Amino acid sequence: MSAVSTPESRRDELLRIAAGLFAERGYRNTTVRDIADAAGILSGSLYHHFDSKESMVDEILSSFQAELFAGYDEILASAAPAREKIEAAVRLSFRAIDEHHHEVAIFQNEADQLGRMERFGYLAERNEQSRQVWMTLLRSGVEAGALRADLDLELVYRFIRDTVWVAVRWYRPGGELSHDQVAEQYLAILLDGIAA
Amino acid sequence: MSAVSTPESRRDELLRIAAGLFAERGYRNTTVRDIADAAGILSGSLYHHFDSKESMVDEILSSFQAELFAGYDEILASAAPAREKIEAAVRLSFRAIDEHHHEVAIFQNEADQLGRMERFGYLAERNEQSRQVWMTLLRSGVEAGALRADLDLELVYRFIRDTVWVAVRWYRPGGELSHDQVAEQYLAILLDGIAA
DNA sequence: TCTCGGCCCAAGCAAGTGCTTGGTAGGCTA
DNA sequence: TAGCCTACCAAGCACTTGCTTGGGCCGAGA
Repeated sequence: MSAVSTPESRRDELLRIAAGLFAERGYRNTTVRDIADAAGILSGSLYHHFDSKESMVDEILSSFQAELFAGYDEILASAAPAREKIEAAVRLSFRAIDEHHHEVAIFQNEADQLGRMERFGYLAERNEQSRQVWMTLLRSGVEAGALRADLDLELVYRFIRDTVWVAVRWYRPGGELSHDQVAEQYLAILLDGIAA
Repeated sequence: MSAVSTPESRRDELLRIAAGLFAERGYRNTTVRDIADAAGILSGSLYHHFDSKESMVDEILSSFQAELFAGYDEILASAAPAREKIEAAVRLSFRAIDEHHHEVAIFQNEADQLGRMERFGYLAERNEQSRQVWMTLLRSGVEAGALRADLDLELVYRFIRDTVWVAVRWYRPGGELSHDQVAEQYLAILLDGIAA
């Protein structure tokens, strides 16, 4: 995402290290000393770069969300038929899991807790925004005759959202399956079911 | 589950209170003082009933798992056709989310962290056991011609597991939808897909 | 009436937590 | 070469955490 010409600043490097730890052992379960150790400095030195541990997650999550929703907006604005848009949205999510594994994991595991703080109110807003995006896609799918009309779309949305994002728990970038292969299999199940 | 005649002991009551807090705000994020406050006693008094905070979750999770897997065993042992067994397993899971909401939530949110401790090694074992159950069900489904043969069953298992259990995040016992209604909708999607 | 076990309180300890403070070393620039 | 900037260290503060210790109250059985 960052241009090739801009080298990673020390600050960015620390954020990346923090994101890895937050994703692996949880936000609250990661101490500022852990982060400093992993970076090879003392914990106090972190406060030269950041206000607080809280502002680290904040930066990690908010910048990721911004990029993700830019992707959704592109899909919504495209001229593709409803079914293709839904497929694109699913593929986008699995690609995000591949390219921003730490960020997705942190969001999945900590959004509920963090969301209760005023500072992280945007997490709930993004959540609602995602719901709007998907409900729009699903409704146009039904109207276009591409989707069954006998389902509770709210539940369909929840099932899609859950299955897609929770895959971050087992999907490993660089593993056997590419994110595109996973997306194809999931779309096969989601669209046509597993029954013969 | 407990017989009607046996009144809830103080110990059981404390476990129930602890489970509610663990489920709501997470195991590590719940202090022994929180639990004691909710029970109307002082934190030290908890140690009259339990060895440690750790042994509280242990008891909560292990007893729930025992009951759940007894349910799976019944399904496996039944004489029903493959497709009906799969449907029964899905329904069993949603019923567990309804009847043991706290326990399922704790397992979903903390299994990864807790599983790293030797004491909670059984969580990983139960996880593998669940995989065996489902893979058995899915394979007999394919053999019986009830399920499509062109899917990666390992992925199908993961998708089912994820979607079913993660529903604990939004499903609320006593809410608009019953666990059976949710199970029916999910089975409709899973088996026949959302495409028209 | 006495005692004894179930249940709880009052007080506190040791380890760990996020964060602050005053300071240093080295490089860049005017 | 003086002044400033980036990046860090060393030490520690105020608070929270799980858990311990020693004792007190009270109802049931002897």
